[in-house]
Amino acid sequence: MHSLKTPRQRRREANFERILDAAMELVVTGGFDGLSMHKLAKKLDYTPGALYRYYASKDVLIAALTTRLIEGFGGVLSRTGALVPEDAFLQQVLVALMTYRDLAHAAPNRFGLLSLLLADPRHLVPNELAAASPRQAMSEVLGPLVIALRDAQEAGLLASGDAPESSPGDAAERSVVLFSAVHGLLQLRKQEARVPVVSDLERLVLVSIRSLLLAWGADPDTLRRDFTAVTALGDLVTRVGGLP
Amino acid sequence: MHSLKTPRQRRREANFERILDAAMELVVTGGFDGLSMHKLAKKLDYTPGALYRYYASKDVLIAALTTRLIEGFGGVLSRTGALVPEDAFLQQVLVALMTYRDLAHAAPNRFGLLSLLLADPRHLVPNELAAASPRQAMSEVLGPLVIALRDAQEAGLLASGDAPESSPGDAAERSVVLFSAVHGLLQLRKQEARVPVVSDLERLVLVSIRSLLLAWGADPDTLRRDFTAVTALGDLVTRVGGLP
Amino acid sequence: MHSLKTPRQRRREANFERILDAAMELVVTGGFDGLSMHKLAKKLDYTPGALYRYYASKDVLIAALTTRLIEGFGGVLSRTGALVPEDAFLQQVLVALMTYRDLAHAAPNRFGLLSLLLADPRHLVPNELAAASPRQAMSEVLGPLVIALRDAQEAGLLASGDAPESSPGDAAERSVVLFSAVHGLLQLRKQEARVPVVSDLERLVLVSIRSLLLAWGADPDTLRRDFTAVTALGDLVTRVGGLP
Amino acid sequence: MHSLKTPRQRRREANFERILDAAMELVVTGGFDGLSMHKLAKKLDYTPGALYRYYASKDVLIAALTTRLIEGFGGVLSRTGALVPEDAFLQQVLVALMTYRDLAHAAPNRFGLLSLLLADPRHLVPNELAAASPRQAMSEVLGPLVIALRDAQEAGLLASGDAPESSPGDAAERSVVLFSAVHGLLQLRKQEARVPVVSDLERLVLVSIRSLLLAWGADPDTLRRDFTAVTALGDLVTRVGGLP
DNA sequence: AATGAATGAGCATTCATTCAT
DNA sequence: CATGAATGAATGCTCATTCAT
Repeated sequence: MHSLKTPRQRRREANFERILDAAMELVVTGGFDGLSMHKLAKKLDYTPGALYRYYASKDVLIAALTTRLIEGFGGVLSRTGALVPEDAFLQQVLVALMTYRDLAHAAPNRFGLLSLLLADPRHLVPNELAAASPRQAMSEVLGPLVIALRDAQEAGLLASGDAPESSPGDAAERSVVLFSAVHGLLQLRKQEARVPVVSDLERLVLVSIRSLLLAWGADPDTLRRDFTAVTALGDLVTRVGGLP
Repeated sequence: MHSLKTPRQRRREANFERILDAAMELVVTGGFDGLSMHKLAKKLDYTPGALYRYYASKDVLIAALTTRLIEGFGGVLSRTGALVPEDAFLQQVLVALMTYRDLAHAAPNRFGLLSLLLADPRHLVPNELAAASPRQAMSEVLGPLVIALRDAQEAGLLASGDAPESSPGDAAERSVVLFSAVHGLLQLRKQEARVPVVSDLERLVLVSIRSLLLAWGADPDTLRRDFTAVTALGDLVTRVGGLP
Repeated sequence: MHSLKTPRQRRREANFERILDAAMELVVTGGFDGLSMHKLAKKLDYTPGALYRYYASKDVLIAALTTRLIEGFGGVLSRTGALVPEDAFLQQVLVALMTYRDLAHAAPNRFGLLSLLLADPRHLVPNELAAASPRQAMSEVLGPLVIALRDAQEAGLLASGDAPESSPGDAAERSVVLFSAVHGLLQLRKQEARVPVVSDLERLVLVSIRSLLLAWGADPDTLRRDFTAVTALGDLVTRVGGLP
Repeated sequence: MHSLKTPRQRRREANFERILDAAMELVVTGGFDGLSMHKLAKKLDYTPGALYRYYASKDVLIAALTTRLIEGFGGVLSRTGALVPEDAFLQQVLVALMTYRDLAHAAPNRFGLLSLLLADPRHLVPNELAAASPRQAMSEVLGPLVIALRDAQEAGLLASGDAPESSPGDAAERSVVLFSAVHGLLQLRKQEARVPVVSDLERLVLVSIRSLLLAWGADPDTLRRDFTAVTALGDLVTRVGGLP
């Protein structure tokens, strides 16, 4: 019985990645319209036709691109989660949210892609794949936050949201509220230079998170301590080695 | 002395609008890349060249498109503001935020365009106009909310944010936090059908707003009463006659 | 019996000229491709259609343009001819040739047009008018030179060219030789900056003329004196008031 | 070890030429505005896009066109130079000039292109290439003439031009004068049918050359003999196998 | 596994021209 | 006399994709 992957297969898989790398670069530098099969081929010293051995169409390639993007973000989230004690539940919540912030900083274009993916997947993946990607994105990206919130609630660090019409019934909903608040703010980053009112986005993210957690019953002193602990870690994405 | 506008001029102006309408439809259905002068012309039973009698370039057309969009939203905001007493400051805050929600409902595509405009204006208006539009958008759309927040603070209905690192220093910043929270949530609307976790976006918007205002020192009872008053008005956009 | 031209007619004729003026300006600034009916109309605060009341087509307009151009040159030639005594035949020859040189200097674009007209009238006047214009051009522009040469020959200032295969049989041919030599040189003017060998075009024109006239039997001393007399006049075109 | 050029490469190169041929034809028949990528494609039974695999832009194509043209002329000049003894310097001068004449005869359109290239390179090569092409043209086309003139001067067959203000200081300037005289005349060829005065252009070219060389001190008898020798060769371009 | 040639449709834009008003 | 609306064809160029080799 020989190796599971022949050298040929390994080479092939490496090419899949190489192509994705180059495609990502194109998107990052030239915006989304900057990604064309011709330019991609030229960048790879390929012929346009050759790409079609790997990805049956541009749509398929883009789908792979977004999948990889989301998995990259998911990977970072799971690694930053390990930076604070597993049982420091509020810190886990904060770490997840700060990771979003730092990702938006470290890889604005890829973060923008995530926005686009969430906001209007049609642009990216026109056909039936459109459904799968964002769902995967949401669960991959929100998953750690949901778990941390649930743990925090069960440990009594947050109120349980017993008044159904005025508070999120469960951790999943709270995770959406938190993520949306952060994400909504981070989307304004590009305006920062232009719109003076958006003076200090980083701080507003902190304000937003703190306000929501306080409103949900977090103890002010504990929260302050946890914030200090997490912000002391600095840029979380850098700390775990950055994005692949 | 005859009418100020000749029939010709009226027809011409109507055409300006007709073109904008069709362009909006194209953007809405086909994403932003779906807007091409050729397709637009065909949709209008025109020749491509004919469009250039109305808009000197695609850029100019897109600028007109976004201007119109923003002005439409601004107009609705000022009309919904008149639905509650001028001196009911917290209600004014709530009305502005609910108007965003209802606009996202009533005109999801145009709301999506606003997202895009805020997120990445390059796509829309490549040249020097790019700077003007989003700034205008922000001030037109956030203006009423900023005023209401300031009034509420000065009336003592909200804390003044004295702890600088934990709360927004002024109404402008708070308006950004609130708007972003709502906007971040509303952007997920399209996922609603697909992503089960986003079960009840409308409610999450309310939760988000309530949580933030409570965290900023709003009196729970007053707030509840004001919420009741505003939600009793139903769909605000419909109530003021909808979008033009 | 009333005036031969009604005010209407006068206005109309003035417009013919206004249009030609503007067209000439366009050609002069933007090269030949810079002349379009739309741009011309805009320059004149007209609508494109309005131009067609005056010139039935772009071709007709261009024909009028070249006619006017040639007449302008012809006018200048007849005025510069008056700067030296009518019976100083060699000076008359020199004046005609220097006038070409100065026209190329004063109105390089219009001179270039003349080149184009002589070289390839198809560009300018596609249809049956093509034949008429260059013929007119030649006789209008060469006429004075032919006459001066004939007078000089008859006065014995130049040899009569008795050896038919080695010298021009008549003044007409010699005029073509002289004009072509000057014109061929002046066409290189635009290269002057780029092609170092074409260092001093003005001087080469003088060399060319002097050499030919000497070869045709002009007395060196007389010729030198006449050259001095004519060059002492300075820029001939300016001297007679420039081009209209 | 197989052939240096695969069949594919050969086919590709042939296509490069085919395209240039067709382009030349278009320019020749329709003037310079007659050359459009669409028309060119149609003529070649291609799609417009296909052309861009060979020439990256219209400018590049035109540059190739002019380069080829100039090189063709240069090649002919070097071959006709070999028709007379290397040390018969005046004959070398005459051969170069007669070659111009015969080229204008054999390939009037390509010669016209050269005119255009010298007169106004903007039309042909808009960008930075504009500088290179005409310079190359001048040196490639004038080079042999300059050399022959210098040799003739050094051998005492022509005066050295000691009177600076009345004669060309060096061979380079004399070559420009001679070439311009011939070129200016040949440009009138198209008028020959229409303008009766231009009766016998071929003869005028000879007259022009002879007059200038005589004025520059050539011995009449030697010159006559050399003329006879060169004209006895007949059409020089045909003799060396014509243009490629 | 990859190349190289080509397609066909599309892009934004400009043009000369027509014609009802 | 002139406008203003529109046509229809053309411009240079890019694209995703196919397919024989």
